[in-house]
Amino acid sequence: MLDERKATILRAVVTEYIESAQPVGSSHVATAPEVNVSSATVRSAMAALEAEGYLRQPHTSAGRVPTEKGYRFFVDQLGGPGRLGASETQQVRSFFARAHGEIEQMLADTSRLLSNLTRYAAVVVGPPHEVATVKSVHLVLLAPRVVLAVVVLSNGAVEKHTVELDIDPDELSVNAAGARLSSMAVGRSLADVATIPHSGVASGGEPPSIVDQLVRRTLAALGGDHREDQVFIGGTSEMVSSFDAIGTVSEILRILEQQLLVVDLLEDVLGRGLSVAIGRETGNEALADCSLVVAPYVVDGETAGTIGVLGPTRMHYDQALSAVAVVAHRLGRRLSEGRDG
Amino acid sequence: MLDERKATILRAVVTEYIESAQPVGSSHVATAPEVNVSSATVRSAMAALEAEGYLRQPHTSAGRVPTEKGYRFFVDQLGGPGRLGASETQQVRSFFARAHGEIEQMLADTSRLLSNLTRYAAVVVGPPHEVATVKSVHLVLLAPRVVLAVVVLSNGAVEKHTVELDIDPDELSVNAAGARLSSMAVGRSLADVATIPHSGVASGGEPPSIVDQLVRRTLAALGGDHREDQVFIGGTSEMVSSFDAIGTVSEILRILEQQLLVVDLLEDVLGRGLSVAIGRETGNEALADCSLVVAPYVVDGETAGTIGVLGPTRMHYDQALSAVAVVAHRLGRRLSEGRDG
DNA sequence: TGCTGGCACTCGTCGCCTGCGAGTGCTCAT
DNA sequence: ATGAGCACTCGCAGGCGACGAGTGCCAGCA
Repeated sequence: MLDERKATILRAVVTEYIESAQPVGSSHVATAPEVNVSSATVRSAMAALEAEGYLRQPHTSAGRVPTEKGYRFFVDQLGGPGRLGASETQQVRSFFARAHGEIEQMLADTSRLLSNLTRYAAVVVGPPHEVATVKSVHLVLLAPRVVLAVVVLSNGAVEKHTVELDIDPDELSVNAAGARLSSMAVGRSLADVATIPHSGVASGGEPPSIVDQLVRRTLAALGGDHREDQVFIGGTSEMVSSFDAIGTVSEILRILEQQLLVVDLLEDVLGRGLSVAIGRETGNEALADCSLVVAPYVVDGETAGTIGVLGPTRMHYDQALSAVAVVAHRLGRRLSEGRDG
Repeated sequence: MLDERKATILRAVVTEYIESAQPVGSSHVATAPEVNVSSATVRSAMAALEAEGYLRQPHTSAGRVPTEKGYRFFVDQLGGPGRLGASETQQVRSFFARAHGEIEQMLADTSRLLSNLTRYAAVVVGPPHEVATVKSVHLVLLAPRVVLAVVVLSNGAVEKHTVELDIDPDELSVNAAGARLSSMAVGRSLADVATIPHSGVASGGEPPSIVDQLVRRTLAALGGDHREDQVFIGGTSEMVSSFDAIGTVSEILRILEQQLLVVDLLEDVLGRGLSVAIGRETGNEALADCSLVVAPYVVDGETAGTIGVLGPTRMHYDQALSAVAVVAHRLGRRLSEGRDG
């Protein structure tokens, strides 16, 4: 496709543009150490690259700027993620050494770490609750006719669902229903539990007792969506500085505020087998000026969640790739059962 | 302090500047219906207002712009919050009619509502856990040496704390410790529970048993901070459009990312008896171009939390004040025991 | 054949100037 | 005290020219 010289020149243009945010001219490229030809040669190569869609000129007599195709080539030929700098490695290491406590807190802190490392916005999607196994179920009578179902999962997450009833149960019924639910659910995954038919739980042909109703309603509540609040976004203030139009920033923030959309975005990119989505490749018109670097993390051999970094298309791809890769790796290790992360 | 004419003129300047974001000139003010004097008279009044610190001129031959003192006067003479528009009232009403489910979800949605109403960033601080009473305590053995303490509070909130141990407890000890903690904590407030001395819980002079250790460590964990994750911020993308410098936006976002700081900010403003903090009155240099409208909400007769709106100093104060007041009122009612909100 | 130096050309940016107009302060008549 | 009039200030938009960065093309050279 591209001969070695053109590739080198394209690389140089992209690198320089990422640094300077200014259109880069042929003479500037010619001074780069890895380019050993004159500016005239560079010019003709750049003209060819423009014809092939890798570069474009904001206007005549300006330098060239990479297109999405240009960035795509640059990222592809980058190969795997590079190594992280020493101080960054240290930062990650000490973070995971210090990390402790609740899983949500830790994921939130991870998003902060990732944004500190990259200076872009970071997204951390927590493990879906469906796959975790239930450790215990408790029912608590909160108010007349209102019961709170608290489910503790094996990964330390806690789900709760309010269950509203037609009748006012007594303590004993609540405890009995809790015990029954425990025996039904403990050890199984939430997804499994959700498949238990709500109607078939009556103990016999008798009219449904208070306990039956409690059990049924709780199961229905557990079957609801488990995706809420599983996204942690950090470092938006960092990313903002990469743009110059307020309108762009506002649109990007609007996207990030829709957490479900963000989850879908990451999973869609990952589903297409990409680890980097550039501009419109993200699948979202509002992110035309952004790139997204994503990676899954693996807990106990299973893909548990996704982390990612959102920055401008002129992003430091190598740094972002390494940071995301390293953090995903360490996070997965830290969340795996053997707490040796 | 200010005679009626000057007050009217100041009002007109502030109102107009809030609308247009442009320095406003004497002739423009003179055309306002509530001002019945010539532009020359307006000029002399404006000169006086500038001398007294209510207005300032960006440069000679430009119109006047309100100072913080000017906004302050404007807000003070506004009296109480006005009435909300019909469509906004409807929006609030239908929101609280629809609202249901977990308290966190509801507070998050409330912050979204408030930002939709005002087009500024909205902050909702949840009720502190310390004052809620404990409904139940459960201990769950998560992994060897790791126990999760789950506390259900009367307002439907659930706290969890991981407790790490030196030894590996068996099921029975965990249950026994859970029972003991329940009998100690249920019905009391979390603040109360935190005051129980950790050392004095041993049942006798014997060496501390596994159960003792569990109880002690759990109590210690419960005594930790309860402030995490109790802040919900929405609508940052809306607010961004009010500013024109990326740097300003970035600084404001940086503030909003520090959730504890935001809580302190709101409570500090409220503590000074204000419902509006203008520019530096917020106590934060980075918010010099912002104003903060806050209100507490009352649940069951007790001040439970705070909500607020953050926008530019040239904010639509009357709308923001009414929106915050109405939402605070409805939110408090909705969270009060009798679920008739 | 392919690279390079040279050259003419384009065109955006910057500095300068100028005219305009918005807005002011002051004064004087009412 | 008020308002009409007037001189003055000064930011801003528009026009102009110099500058220079960058380009494309061509001819000559390895």
